Amino acid sequence: MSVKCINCPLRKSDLFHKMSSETLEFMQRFKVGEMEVEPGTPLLSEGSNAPQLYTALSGMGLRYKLLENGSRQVISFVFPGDFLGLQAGVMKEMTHSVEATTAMKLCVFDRKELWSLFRTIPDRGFDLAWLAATEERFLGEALTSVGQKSALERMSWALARIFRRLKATTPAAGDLVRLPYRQQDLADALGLSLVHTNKTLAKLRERQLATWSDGKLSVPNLARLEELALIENPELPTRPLM
Amino acid sequence: MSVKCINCPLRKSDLFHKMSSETLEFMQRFKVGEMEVEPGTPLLSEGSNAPQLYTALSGMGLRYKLLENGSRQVISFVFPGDFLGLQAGVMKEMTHSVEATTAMKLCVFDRKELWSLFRTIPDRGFDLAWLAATEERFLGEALTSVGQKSALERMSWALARIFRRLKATTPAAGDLVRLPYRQQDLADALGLSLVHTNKTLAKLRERQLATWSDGKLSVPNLARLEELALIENPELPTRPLM
DNA sequence: CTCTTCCTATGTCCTAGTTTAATGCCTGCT
DNA sequence: AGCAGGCATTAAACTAGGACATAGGAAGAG
Repeated sequence: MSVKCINCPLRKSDLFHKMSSETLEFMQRFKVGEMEVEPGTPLLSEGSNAPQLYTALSGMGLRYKLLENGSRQVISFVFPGDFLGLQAGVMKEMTHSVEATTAMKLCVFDRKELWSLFRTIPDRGFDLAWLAATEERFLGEALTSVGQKSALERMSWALARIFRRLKATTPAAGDLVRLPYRQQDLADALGLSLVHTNKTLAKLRERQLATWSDGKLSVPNLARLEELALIENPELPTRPLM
Repeated sequence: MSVKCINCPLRKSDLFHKMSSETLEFMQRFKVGEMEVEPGTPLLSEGSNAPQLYTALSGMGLRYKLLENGSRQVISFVFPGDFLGLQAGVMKEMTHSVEATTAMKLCVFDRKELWSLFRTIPDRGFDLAWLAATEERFLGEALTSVGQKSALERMSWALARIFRRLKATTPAAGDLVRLPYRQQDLADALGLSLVHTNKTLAKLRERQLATWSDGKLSVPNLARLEELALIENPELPTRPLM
């Protein structure tokens, strides 16, 4: 049975600051359905122009870009609540690919119909702007981390960001969260080699700042980790009421 | 005398794909005025929440983030036609700073009033989405360059991108464009040291792919430069008519 | 149970890129 | 003219991080 947008726990979370019921009812109308995918399923691919947009309901994935030389840049990690495929709806094509790393449940919207939402409820242009600003903020931070920080600082940054984000959408868990990524994924996200990623994780472990093992991340002292990561503004951005 | 939006050559350029006169007339109403600034003037700063938004009419600048350890990441270069300060309008505060590197002429809009534009002309949510997607595309590409490419590839990438962008808004110039940046700015954009930036520029010069000197960039063979830069999609995104 | 495959772990060596520092070249100031 | 400050350039010494090699554990296949 399909979840109604108005009841969707994701959109009620602090992160999205309780979207107006007006918007939620409207989204409901254009919801095409739900979709479950296996781990490893490609959801969107660079250069494509899929007619559908998704929001992640559960499970995780990653966004990445491939280069001709074979290397891969992981752009960001995908968590429940994330919106996928907006690019394809606006530009001719996606500029990165998205892939599930666990089984995922997705909410599917028809792109063309969704545009009419933004036409019909003008205020919703604000939701779009917020989404954009959030994305820009994150990418700017990632760029700064990869461009200016040491391996240890970068790794701390990534783990701290992932940890906070997961705790915001996954209610349970103490200082331990489940993380369906390989060290290679982390390496590709941070611009490090797999080997060096491993060594850096070892360093964090022996300093007791973060432990990554068996698809589980444990952060006993988030504040210290964020300090090491040179994170100036640790709180996640939440959508204001405008 | 203040330029009317409807006559603004920037918004008529291919890059922005001739915005509708409807939008332009509307923007005109909320234009507060124009502003000229000296080289070196800070326009927006990280953490601030200025009540005004700008579009660059002429001149250039750069967006950057500072870290506690003193290093600086240049996020992007600002050229005529760019929109500045959207973040502050949506989130509580700017996550990067913007500074003029030449004398600049700016068009000033009141943030609150501009929002009402998006409320009143619903379709304009699309402009916003396009702006966002363009930004996301660029930042993703920058991240991929800094994360995965060699110094020579990164430098080629930056110069090729800058060159194309400038030729799109600056009508004149053959294979030569004016570039008011220091090598340190390039270094901070690409995550390289100043010295290595200089060496890399020398390499490009001796290969006759690009010459940077005295605030002028010359690219005799853009296609070869873009090939070296591993750029898969050289054309700049232009706003579709939706 | 063994073979295989995928991932994590660690050590050694080496290169791309950093740091520091010295030199020279403009441009503006007095 | 003479000096000062900002920027480009080059060289030399150093180091963070990469490449390669190798090994170990977990999980599935037969």
